[in-house]
Amino acid sequence: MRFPKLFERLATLVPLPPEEWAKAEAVAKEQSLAKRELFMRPGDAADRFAVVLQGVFRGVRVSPRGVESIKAFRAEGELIGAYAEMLQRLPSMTAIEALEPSHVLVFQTQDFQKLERGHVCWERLARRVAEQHFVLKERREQEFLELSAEERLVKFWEEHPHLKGRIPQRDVAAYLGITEVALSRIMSRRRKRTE
Amino acid sequence: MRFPKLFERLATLVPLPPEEWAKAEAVAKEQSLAKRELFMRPGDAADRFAVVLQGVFRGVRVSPRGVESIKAFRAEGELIGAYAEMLQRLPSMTAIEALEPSHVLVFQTQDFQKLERGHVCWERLARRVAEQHFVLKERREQEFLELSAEERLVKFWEEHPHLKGRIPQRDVAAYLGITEVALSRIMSRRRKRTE
DNA sequence: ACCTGGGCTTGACCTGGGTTAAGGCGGAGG
DNA sequence: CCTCCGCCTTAACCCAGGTCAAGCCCAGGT
Repeated sequence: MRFPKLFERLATLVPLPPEEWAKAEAVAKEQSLAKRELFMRPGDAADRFAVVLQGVFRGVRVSPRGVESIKAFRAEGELIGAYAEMLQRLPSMTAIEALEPSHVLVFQTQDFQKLERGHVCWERLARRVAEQHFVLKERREQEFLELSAEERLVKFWEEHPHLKGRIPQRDVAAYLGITEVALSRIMSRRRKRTE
Repeated sequence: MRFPKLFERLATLVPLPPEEWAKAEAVAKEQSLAKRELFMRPGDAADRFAVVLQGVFRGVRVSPRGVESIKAFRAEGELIGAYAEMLQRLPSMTAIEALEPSHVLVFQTQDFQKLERGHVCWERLARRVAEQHFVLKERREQEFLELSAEERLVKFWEEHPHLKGRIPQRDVAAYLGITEVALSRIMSRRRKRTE
C-alpha cells in the first residue's frame, strides 16, 4: 500500500476493503506539476481526476467576456477534476492550475468505472463525494445570497485557514466574485476600522 | 402501481425493478397542502422528503438578519426536502412552502434507508440525485460569479419557463439575490430599452 | 359600491463595488 | 547596483442595487 493515509481518510467515509484499495492504487499514476502548470485545461476531455498529495490548486473558469472566476481551491487530501463536466460528459470548461509545485495521484474515470463494477464500495464512495460536494456548493450559494463581499471574505478565511499565504490575493477576489481592487479596498477599510 | 409516470421517470436515471418501486410506493404517503402551507419548517428534523405530484414549492431560508432568500423552486416531478441538512443530520434550516394548492408523495428517510439495504438500485438512485443537485448548484454558483442581476434574471426565465405566472415577483428577486425593488427597476429598464 | 391589503412600481438618496489609471514595493535577474 | 515585473494599493468617477417611503392597481370580502 503506497498511500496508507489516503486509504484511512477514505475508509472513514465508506467501508473500503484494503484489497479494493490495492486495485485502485494499481491503476493510479503519480504526477508532479510545476507552479503554474495546468492539470486540466478548458476543452480537455473530463476523463480523469486526481487526489492532491502535495500542493494547492485553483479551479478557474474564464467567462465568455474574459473575466476569470475561481470555483474552488484544493489542497492536500482533496480532489481535483472537472467534476460537473464529467457527470454531464462534457469537455472541461475549467482550467485547474497548480499554485505551487505539486504532486497528485491521477485516476482515469474509465478505470474508476471498472472498479465500480467490481465492488459496490466504490459506488458508495462516489455517492459520498457527490453529496459532500453538494453540501459545499449549497453553502457557497447561501453565502452569495445573504452575505456582503466583506462578510464572504471573513468567512473564507475562517473556513480555509490552511490557505493563508499560499494563494495570491487576486485569486481570493476572483473566488469571492469581486475584483482585486474591491478586495484591496475592503481590506484597508477593515484595517482602519480596527486599528 | 399508483404512479407509473413517476416510475418511468426514475427508471430513466437508473435501472429500477418494478418490484422495488412497488416497495417504495408501499411506504410512501400522499399529502395535500394548501397554498402557503409549509411542507417543512426551520427547526424540523430533516427526516423526510417528497416528490411533487402537483403544485409549486419554494425553499426559503431566513438569514439571521431576517432577510428571506430562496434556494430553489420545485414543481411537478421534482424533489422537495432539506437535502443538505439531511446529509449532515442537522435540523432543517429552510422552510418549504407551497405556492399553490399542492399534492406530494412523502417518504421518510428511514424507510428509504431500509429500501437501500434491500437493493442497490436505491443507492444508485441516491447517487444520481446527489450528482444532479450538485450540477445545478454549481451552475448557480457560476451565475453568481459571472453574471449581473439582470443577466441572471434572463437566464432564470429561460431555464424555468414553466414557472411563469406561478410565482410572485418578490420571490424571483429573493432567488436572484436582490430586492423586489431592484427587480422591478431592472424590468422597467428592459421595457424601456426594447419598447 | 366601498374598503382593505397584498403585491408591484417609482422616486430620492446612499453605498459598495466596477473601471481606469497611476503609483508603490519587493524580489529576481541583468 | 539598478531595472523590470508581478502584485498590491490608492484615487477619481460611475452605476447598480439597497433603503425608505409614498403611491398605484386590483382582487376579495363586506
